[in-house]
Amino acid sequence: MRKTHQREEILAFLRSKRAHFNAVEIYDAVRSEIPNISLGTVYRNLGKLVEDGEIITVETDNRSIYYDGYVAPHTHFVCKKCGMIYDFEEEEQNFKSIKDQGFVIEKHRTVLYGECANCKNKKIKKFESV
Amino acid sequence: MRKTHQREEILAFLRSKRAHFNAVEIYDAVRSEIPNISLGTVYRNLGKLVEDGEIITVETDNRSIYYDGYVAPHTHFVCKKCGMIYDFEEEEQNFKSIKDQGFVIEKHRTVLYGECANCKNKKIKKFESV
DNA sequence: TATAGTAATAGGAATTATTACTGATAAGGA
DNA sequence: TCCTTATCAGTAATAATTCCTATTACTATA
Repeated sequence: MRKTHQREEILAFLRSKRAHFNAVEIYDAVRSEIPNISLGTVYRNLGKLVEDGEIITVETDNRSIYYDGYVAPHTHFVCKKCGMIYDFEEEEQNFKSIKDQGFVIEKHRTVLYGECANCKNKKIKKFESV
Repeated sequence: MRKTHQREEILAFLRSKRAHFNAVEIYDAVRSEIPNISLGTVYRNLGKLVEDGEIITVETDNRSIYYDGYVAPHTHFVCKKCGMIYDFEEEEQNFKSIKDQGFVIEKHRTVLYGECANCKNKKIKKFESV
């Protein structure tokens, strides 16, 4: 894989932000550095960077794919009380029975919904103080 | 929400199969019952059924949204080779360390990507036969 | 340095999934 | 049965992504 100016800029942009962007947002951002870059080039390079494991995709239900420069596998937990999103590291024992059945898991997208430890503790304290 | 023939058929179809379909596949299936149903109607009703919690969506990285009439919490596995989507039951040990930290998981959205057991076995057989 | 071969590029057209619009239809209550 | 209005079929529009082609940049070799 050749090192090209275009791909370098795309990767640099994604690594500089801890957030998720779709192809058009990345296109707009990179255009400030490379004004004549084309959207096709952005798509092609995003594809290659994903293939290469330099970035990851996040699929949502709003029709466009988001790209993330933070590649360490992680799980999101969304608290329904306070709305905070937590990141969690990989756990070795997850999906054990699926792996045991011969399925090879290369990546995963996991979002957990529930009540976070903070909110749960607050609730307990409230009861204690009554 | 009015009870319409179109929406009934869509829901009946999704509940009758333990598999995942995109809007066009559902359209084709329901047309055998209602030949002049339109694709727009299928999309509109799928959206309402999701809103209502009667069905769930499965977002994958292959550009179309899949719908599932099986709403009990479960994990999806998308095979990158054959494209098939598998269902897996809950595993008790999943996300153990998150639970141990006091987080209460009420529901989750999990999609695993990789190679399914079938495709993996096919590959092995091919090598053996040479 | 010149050159050939390879691989990447820009730009735009094509494709595909989904949504929006409009006049007609039918569900459900009075 | 009649009325109201959500829903429908059919079609057009939109948006995300991929494909195509002529052109350009890089790399290795002479």
